[in-house]
Amino acid sequence: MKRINLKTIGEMVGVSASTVSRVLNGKSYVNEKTRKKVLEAISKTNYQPNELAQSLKMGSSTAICLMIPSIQNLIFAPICKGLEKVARERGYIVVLCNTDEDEEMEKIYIEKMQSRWTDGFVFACAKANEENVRSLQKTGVPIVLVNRYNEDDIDNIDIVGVDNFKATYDGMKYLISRGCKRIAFAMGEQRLFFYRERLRGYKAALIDSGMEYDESLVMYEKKSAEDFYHLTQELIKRDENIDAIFASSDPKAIVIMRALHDMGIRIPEDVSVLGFDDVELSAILEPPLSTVRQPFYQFGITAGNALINQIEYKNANGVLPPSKRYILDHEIVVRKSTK
Amino acid sequence: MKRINLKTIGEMVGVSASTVSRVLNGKSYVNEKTRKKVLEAISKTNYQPNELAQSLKMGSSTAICLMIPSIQNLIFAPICKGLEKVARERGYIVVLCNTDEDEEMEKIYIEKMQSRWTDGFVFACAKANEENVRSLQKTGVPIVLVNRYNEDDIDNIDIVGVDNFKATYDGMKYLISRGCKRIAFAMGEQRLFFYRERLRGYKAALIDSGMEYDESLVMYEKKSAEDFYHLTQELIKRDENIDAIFASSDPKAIVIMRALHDMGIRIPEDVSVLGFDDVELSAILEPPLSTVRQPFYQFGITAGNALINQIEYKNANGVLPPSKRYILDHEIVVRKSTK
DNA sequence: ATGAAAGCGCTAACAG
DNA sequence: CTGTTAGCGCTTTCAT
Repeated sequence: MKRINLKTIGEMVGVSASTVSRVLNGKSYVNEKTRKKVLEAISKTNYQPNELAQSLKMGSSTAICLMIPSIQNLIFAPICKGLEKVARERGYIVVLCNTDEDEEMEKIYIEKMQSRWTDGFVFACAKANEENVRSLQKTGVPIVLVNRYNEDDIDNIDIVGVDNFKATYDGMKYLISRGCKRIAFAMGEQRLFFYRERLRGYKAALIDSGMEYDESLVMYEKKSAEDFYHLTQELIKRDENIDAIFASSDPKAIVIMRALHDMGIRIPEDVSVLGFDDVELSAILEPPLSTVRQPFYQFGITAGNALINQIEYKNANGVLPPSKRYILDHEIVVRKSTK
Repeated sequence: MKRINLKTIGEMVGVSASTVSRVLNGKSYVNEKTRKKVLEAISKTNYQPNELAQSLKMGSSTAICLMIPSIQNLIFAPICKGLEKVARERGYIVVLCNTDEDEEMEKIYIEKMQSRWTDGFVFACAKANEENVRSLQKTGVPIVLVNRYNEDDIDNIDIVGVDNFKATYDGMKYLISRGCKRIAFAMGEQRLFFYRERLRGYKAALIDSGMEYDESLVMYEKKSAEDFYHLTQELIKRDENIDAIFASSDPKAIVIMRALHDMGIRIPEDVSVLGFDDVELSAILEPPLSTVRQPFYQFGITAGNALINQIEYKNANGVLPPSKRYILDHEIVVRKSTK
């Protein structure tokens, strides 16, 4: 089966390949008559330009890369969906790379994608380790960091997320407004900046409300969210005045609810549980989980637009635009797990 | 920043680009000394061949496309993860395309991917409509269908899934063995072959067990899984002898459990609920859902290998290999929602 | 064992 | 307004 290309089309109409190219990308005037004939031939043959050849010629592939720990992680699916939507609308495809929190794999993937002239990268870094991003950044390729980023990134690279400090602060204020007096906190991995911010928000809200910060009320994750099963039960046995637990992520909240349930403790009558994320399944838990919502789908949309804006700016001006930060609004979603 | 390519490397060592190419893909003998020098230059410069150029030359892109309704659908995340794993291991990248159950978008995506010389496609067809696949198939590109396929595909195209008839049959046998006498069935969209198969399995098991098939016990989805909230409540009010509901998918089971819960009906004491899928969240429901498990991650692995096998066979022989079917084992996962 | 040259399909500078 | 030409980076004959 002979492949059909610019030249084929040209021959059908009796013009050169360049003329056909010209009508296709319309940057140059072409005689209206030949233009019509060319268009006709194109639609008759169902011709589609070869994007590989275009990419090679233009030095850019109209492909972007989404580099995340795992698509099975519930927060990344909507991010991916949003990213893919704007990519599609703006003419890009998205290549999905799961790193499994392995920096080495991340590095290998980066190199692979570079050798395909990938136009830009959206990252949620493996192990929150940004070495790979740092060296990639030196090559001048557009990058945006989503959800996972550090303090030092904020002025150097595009980031998208919520204000984790403020969001947690607001969550605490809500709990306090509902009469909670002794609020525990389930803390996530310290290496993740956003968790440190959330802990900071927890403390600040306590102090601003004239309550004291009690170190013994914060539970620390050791290996996985499952840790909170025992941590919660031990905490509750040790301190029976606890009337609320604020989990720094929804998966933790789920484990905590199970731990409470298995002890015969009622939610929210005895203890309120507040989550953070609002992943897809939060609403279908029993009871439905109240949580601080992050707009993940919107993260994806925003990251995609930010990235493609960078790409187009770079194509036009030869250099990257100044970095921007995109802090989206969080929202307290009140369901049934809090009083 | 000057780009570094075969010629650059060649100049460093004093050989031509073709020689460098030869050492890289090792299909031809190169003098051991020059070979060493070339390898040295390559590692010193960290040179990576341009895959775009390779693709253009070779007529194949080492990229495969995953075309699914939505990555947010819990069954597709593990499929995607598995596919991506084998793709990576075998040297391919995966481009993710969400069709949103829109055949038109699917078609546009297919054309876009074809213009990039995508080496193969794995499909879960939008609206289970296989027209697009059919015409794509005519181009001779490798395709595998995962989860969603029709009877007519089975001998014409690679498919991966479970034996839906048998899986449902086994689920019913399990329910019956636990003493359930009056088992309702929550049926999914009829246009999906696998749902029709599941309904068939439901009937067959009933009859083989000497129980009668009562049309009034099967609930049909109208618009979404949410329909089953009312359907379940109406059914239970109408027929109080129902002691089990077999949902043809986990999302339906979740809605059904909520409907039951809200009526004050105990699970599994009053009514057992059995799901189908075993999506990630089934285990964390309250009570944890018993379900017929489909090995989705394994679907992804299998589909990836099947597709790449096709691609490699085609590269070697110029034609597609005969189609295969991959029917993986299901498993009854007993948790707490059944007696 | 290696270099020269052609060509994958496209775009853009240069002529005319 | 349009054709010719060169070149993106690579692989692969065809010579030598």
